[in-house]
Amino acid sequence: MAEHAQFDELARQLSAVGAVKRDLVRVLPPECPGGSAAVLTLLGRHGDMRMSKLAELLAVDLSVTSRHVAHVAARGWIERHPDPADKRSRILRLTTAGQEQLDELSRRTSQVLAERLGDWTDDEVAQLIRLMTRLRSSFGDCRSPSARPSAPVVEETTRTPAST
Amino acid sequence: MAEHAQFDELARQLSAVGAVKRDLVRVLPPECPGGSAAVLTLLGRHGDMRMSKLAELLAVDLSVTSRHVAHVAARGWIERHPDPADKRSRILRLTTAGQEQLDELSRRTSQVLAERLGDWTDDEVAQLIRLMTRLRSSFGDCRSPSARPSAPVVEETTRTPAST
DNA sequence: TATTGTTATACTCTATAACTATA
DNA sequence: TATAGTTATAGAGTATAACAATA
Repeated sequence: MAEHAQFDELARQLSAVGAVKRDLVRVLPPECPGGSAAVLTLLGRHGDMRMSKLAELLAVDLSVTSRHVAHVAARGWIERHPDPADKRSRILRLTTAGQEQLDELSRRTSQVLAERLGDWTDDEVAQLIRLMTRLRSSFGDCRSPSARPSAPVVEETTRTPAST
Repeated sequence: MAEHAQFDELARQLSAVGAVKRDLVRVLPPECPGGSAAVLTLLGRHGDMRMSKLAELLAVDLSVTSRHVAHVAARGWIERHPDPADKRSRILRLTTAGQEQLDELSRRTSQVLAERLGDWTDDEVAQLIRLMTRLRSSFGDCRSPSARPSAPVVEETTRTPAST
């Protein structure tokens, strides 16, 4: 049962890594909280996309995505164009100002990481990135619609809206 | 400048790993949100300790720690004993019920991780744990009181309380 | 009828500041 | 005066549910 202790430890690390993320978020420009930064980053990396696609990449609910997108759109960092193929959809596109904001984000977070990880080798950073990517993939795969078995493992739904 | 892209990617992974953490928190027992689970885990692992020590291990403010501790204490999972050496302090101790709750937490999170990480080797999990531990250490070291230089790197203090 | 997206509501986590009590 | 801890308040992130528009 050595694996059990390993999983306990991994759970602990996952719980604690939030502090690192907070340190990174703290250096973001004003008016640009973490949620906005994530939207800009993903749009810059993957190009124009619909809300639903962005929500999937963010791994949060569409309603959450909608709020983050409204925030960055209100500041002129992205534009929401109608989708000619589906009038319900909106195509998101980074503006020039958004690209500049994204560059600034990148500068700041990279600087912080460069300072903190000064004694890390390129290979170590690459390895951490690889393992975190795989971790997300191992979890994300279970969230696809096809991956829902007929009977859940535990039968508690926990969906009751706080019956206090 | 290959490192720059690497840091960008690491920042992205850090931002996105929250989804994994949320998946893990979702399976926790009722009445035991993530903050409570972290308190129980650290008390179980490191033994009795003071509030300030726990806050340091949690890497959150003492005020946040106080709230989490109040939550678990109200449910009988820990006890707060007066410190004979310093009447301002409180010594936290896991109760029997708290230990049982902790065992249940461990069971549930380990089960989820075992399912999701079924195709991971022990070595891969160990490596991820090692790198995450080092990441936290690389960031945490800068937070010690001695690590504050006379002049900060950038002169923006960002401490102004939102001058909107 | 199902899907895309928005909005209202509620909950968790966090930090800052003011406060009490000890040191 | 400084430190340990509590509480009040505010801000960010998220999920669920109800809704509008379109497929």
